[in-house]
Amino acid sequence: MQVSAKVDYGMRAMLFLAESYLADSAQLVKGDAISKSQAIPVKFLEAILTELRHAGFVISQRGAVGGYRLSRNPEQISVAELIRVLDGPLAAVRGQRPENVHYEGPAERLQDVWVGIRVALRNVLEGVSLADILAGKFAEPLSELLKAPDAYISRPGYESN
Amino acid sequence: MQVSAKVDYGMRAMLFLAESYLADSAQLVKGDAISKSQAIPVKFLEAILTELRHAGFVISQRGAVGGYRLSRNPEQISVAELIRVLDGPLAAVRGQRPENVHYEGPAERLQDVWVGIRVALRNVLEGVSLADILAGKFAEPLSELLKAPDAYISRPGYESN
DNA sequence: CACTATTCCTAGTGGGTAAGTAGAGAATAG
DNA sequence: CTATTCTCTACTTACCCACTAGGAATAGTG
Repeated sequence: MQVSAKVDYGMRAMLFLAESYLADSAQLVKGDAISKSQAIPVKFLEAILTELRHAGFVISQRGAVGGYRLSRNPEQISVAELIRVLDGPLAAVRGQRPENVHYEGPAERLQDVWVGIRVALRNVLEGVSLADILAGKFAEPLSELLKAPDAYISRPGYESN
Repeated sequence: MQVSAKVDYGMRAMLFLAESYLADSAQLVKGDAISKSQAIPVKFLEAILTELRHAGFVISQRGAVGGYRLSRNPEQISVAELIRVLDGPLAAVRGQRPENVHYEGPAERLQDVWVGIRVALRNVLEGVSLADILAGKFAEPLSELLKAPDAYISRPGYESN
């Protein structure tokens, strides 16, 4: 249940592009500007943006006045889509999709737990767009979750060893 | 968002022990029996069970009539606890807890997304016990999630390349 | 047409870690 | 005292994440 550096960087880069998009949707932003502003290693960022371009979320232009920009409105790009592009499926068990794992005996229904995790993640991440994050205003699934009194507090007790 | 082999094996081993516990709570189960029945590499399983013992979920005994058993009722052991022991925090961003990450500029509220993921996972996984999985009967958060019509179906479209 | 600035592509590298193995040592029962 | 089983330490193997290097392609500028 780790968010990788790739996804973290990718999200931040896309948010940077989204902000620029809202000001001027045709504006091209240089990789170097994203890299410096968000403290992301330049060449790694390039690789990430290229992946996002292949997936159709970003448009790029080379040359002296080149740069990157979003291909569509920030409202129409969800966190779930970006994670899937950069990291693959939202939930997987030993590399397999939850619906493909099969257990014997007492573990038979364990599959339901993994499927449930996937649905839970979908519900949250498919409902949040880049525009939502920029505005800091979230809709139903996520907004309710953040009201949990201990949302921003770690569970105690397992710093063992 | 990967469930590791360690967690997968650990869950299945615990379910096997849970089933035996319901029949006779004092019964010791041999590692070899778990390994064969659930197709888990023996020595790897031993390491996992030792970790679970250190965390207090399992009791073991050596010798000719030795083996492993649960330390308490399967109803009182949640999936969340086991994942935390075997894999660490339910959600982390580049190795950090969600409440500790800090972003600048347009990414400022990205933290809320990661925090939301954690709450979502907690809601599901803290509410499911080994006994629930054995019975195949789940309570509120998970039971509702599994009713989603596409719960057992993958999202299409990102087998790219 | 140079010249410069930028992205694009291929190909790495280093380090960490997950997954699994080996074997001797220690406890327990009969 | 022997057979069985868990315990512990160490090791291996392989993969993959995070990141890097260098040049090729592209586009504007004088």
